[in-house]
Amino acid sequence: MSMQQTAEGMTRPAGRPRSEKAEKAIIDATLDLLGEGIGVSELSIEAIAARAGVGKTTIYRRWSNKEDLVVDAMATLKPPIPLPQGASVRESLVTYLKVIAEESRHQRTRCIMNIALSDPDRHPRLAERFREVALEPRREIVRAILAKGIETGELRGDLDVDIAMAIISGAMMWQTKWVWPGEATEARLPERIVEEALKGFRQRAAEN
Amino acid sequence: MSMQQTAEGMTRPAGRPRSEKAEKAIIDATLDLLGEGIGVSELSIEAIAARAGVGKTTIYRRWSNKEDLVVDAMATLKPPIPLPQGASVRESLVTYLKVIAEESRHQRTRCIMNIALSDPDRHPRLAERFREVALEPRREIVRAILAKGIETGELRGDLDVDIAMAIISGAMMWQTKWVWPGEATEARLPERIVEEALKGFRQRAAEN
DNA sequence: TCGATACGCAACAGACTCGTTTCGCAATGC
DNA sequence: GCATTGCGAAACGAGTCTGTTGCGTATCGA
Repeated sequence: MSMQQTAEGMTRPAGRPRSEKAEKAIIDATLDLLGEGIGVSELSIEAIAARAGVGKTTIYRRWSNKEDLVVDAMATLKPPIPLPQGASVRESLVTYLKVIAEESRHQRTRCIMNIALSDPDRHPRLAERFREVALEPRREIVRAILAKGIETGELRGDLDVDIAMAIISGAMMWQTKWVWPGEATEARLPERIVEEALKGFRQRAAEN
Repeated sequence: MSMQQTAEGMTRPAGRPRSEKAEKAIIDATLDLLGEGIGVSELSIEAIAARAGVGKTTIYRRWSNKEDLVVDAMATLKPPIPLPQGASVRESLVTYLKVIAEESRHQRTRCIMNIALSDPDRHPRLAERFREVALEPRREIVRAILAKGIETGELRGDLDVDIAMAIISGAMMWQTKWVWPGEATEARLPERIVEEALKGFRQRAAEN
């Protein structure tokens, strides 16, 4: 973070302290603009300042470049996805995918996508941040669901977990992003994906 | 296309004809720049003209706006994917995914991705063109492979084909785009994906 | 040869963005 | 009170991009 911490015992620097309100307004404006489909490259400091009702000076005083600002803005986005506690792998995965589907309808998530889709070669730090903040936490959830399923014997022991994760998340993303881009996501999509996927993941002996 | 056709019997307009060489250079420059990670919004006529060794006038004379140019440029990209004629569904799908993996390492394919990833809301015509030129042809190949598999009894008759397509293509894209963004795509990824997917698609009675 | 059109090149005005600086005012500690 | 720092606003020079125009040259049909 670029904010200067006034930790315990630190001598507060003289003069007027920086406005936390301005800080928040700047970050909110940044996320808003990204959420509206503005790419990182087209995102202008001027536009952020105008949207935040803030002077450009106030932004440059805190962040030396645009990327730093966006990195800090992303860090404020918390992934509030709890580990689904479904009774079965099927139930947990469906719950998870439904949360993802719900999320993708909200602005703040779209803005993460816009960041992620920006050329990783040109914004390597943003791409890395995207992995930390958005991608890996969600991957870990799927991994945990699958691991538990293997433990309980519900899933094959020789399951290729990485590929299984890619199938679950990839199928969801493919369908929502490419095949039905505009339309409201079909409600039963999560069930359909998990259904077809599990018929392969599930141990033969168990049932079906 | 914006080129004026000199069809049979059409009176060729007087004066010097437009240079096909310039036309090609412009489109090539456009695709090159897009392939280098330049987004559609940041793509400038100036840069295209400079790269193509052409005056801006020559571009403006043919296309009235940037989107028209990009649409025409995309139309020149042929998807040279033949229908894999593998002996089995597994073999055909693996072949298909290997072609996709190979393609994704080339510039011209990356540029299509960059167009596709540009905000569809802000470039609806480009998004639609992307579907026509790149997405749907590839989807049809997978659909054909799966349909044949169902016909021959290799796949379940009640297979949810749309979801199966999403699983195959989505898993591939997810893994290459998000999980291993920079690294050279793992060679056996297609086999691994098809392996896990088919264990669900394949009819129980058949074998395994 | 002549008119018409296209070519590459250069220049233009207008708009936008950048990152910096200056201004007058506000808030804090000493 | 006074120094120090932050604030919003405005302006700056430099740069880029746009879409248009003028120039001299090249290439076509008549």
